Amino acid sequence: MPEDASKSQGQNQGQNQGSTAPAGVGLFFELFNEIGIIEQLSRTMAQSVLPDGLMMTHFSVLNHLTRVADGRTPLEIARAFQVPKTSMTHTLKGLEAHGFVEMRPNPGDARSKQVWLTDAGRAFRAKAIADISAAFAPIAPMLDADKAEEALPILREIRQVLDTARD
Amino acid sequence: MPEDASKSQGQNQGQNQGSTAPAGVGLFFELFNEIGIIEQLSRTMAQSVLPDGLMMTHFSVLNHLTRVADGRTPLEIARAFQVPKTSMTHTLKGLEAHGFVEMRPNPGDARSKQVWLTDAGRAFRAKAIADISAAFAPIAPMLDADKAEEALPILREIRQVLDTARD
DNA sequence: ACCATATAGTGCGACATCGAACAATAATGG
DNA sequence: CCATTATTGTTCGATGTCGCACTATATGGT
Repeated sequence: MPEDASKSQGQNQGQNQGSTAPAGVGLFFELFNEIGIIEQLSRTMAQSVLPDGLMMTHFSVLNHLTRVADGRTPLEIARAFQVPKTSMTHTLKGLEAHGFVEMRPNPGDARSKQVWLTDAGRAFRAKAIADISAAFAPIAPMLDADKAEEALPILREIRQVLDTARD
Repeated sequence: MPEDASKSQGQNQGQNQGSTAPAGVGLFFELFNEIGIIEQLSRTMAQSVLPDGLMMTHFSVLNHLTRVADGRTPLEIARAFQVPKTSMTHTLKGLEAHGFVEMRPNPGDARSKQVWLTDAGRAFRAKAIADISAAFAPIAPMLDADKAEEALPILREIRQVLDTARD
């Protein structure tokens, strides 16, 4: 859980005292704090416009299947989102219950399955994009697109490092 | 839930089609995706070295109380972390059960309380910082501190915009 | 003083998350 | 071929998150 660093951007002392911590740990503490708060706020904001019973996770999976490709396996999807496979099982069960995806056996591997979008799933995704965009519309003008563009590759790099370090 | 944008950094089409979405919505979709994954990975990594029954939230609150000041009210802490106050009630209950904080009545407002650190709480925080730092030590050299320093103020600004838009 | 409204914190219920253990199937190696 | 090990997906249980409703107290207007 992230804390509001703006309230405590003091001298930042005492974080490395008496340890062999590498330089920069405090910096990444702060960075992860900010990231955590933004994640929290953006997720809450987006979810508030999704219909009842639908999470951000559901939308994100539909979006992924649309943008990448149909027919992914549950494990592939779980890896794409960096969540445990049990969490993805749960999410997919919800999507299936809503009729937004269809689970088919995976030809070529009887252990596995494939996740296919339905027409209802595609329709829901389109509507969700519109709704979420509308929710962010009032604040989008306040956000500096150039800066966001600048931060994006940095974040990508950080993610990749964390990802590979996950073993 | 964030998806792995590295697997789908294509032409990003179809996000604004047929809507009045402002320019840049797609950009922020991507940004929030990356942020979500980083939050997920860093939280999981940090929690894995915390003792059983202790969450990242617990550590973060202790850290906040140490860095800002003792005697904050639960609501102040909830606001600092941008979480609902019910979540903070739960977290504080856990901290109190572990003997890491002490809840006292708030002189001057009988509705309110104050949260005070105990010696055990301070000791736990110190150990947690050492443990988390150690967990991140192997990957810290792979992270570019200059870039992180560059991204931090941008993220702060984004957070502030989201925060004020929350009403 | 009184009443309406706002605010602090909590109880509760619904539900998401995720680790552990498991069953089914695949892959590997002898 | 068989045995061992790895992998996919699920079930189950424990627990965190958070919206709703509620109580207690404060505050502001008349």
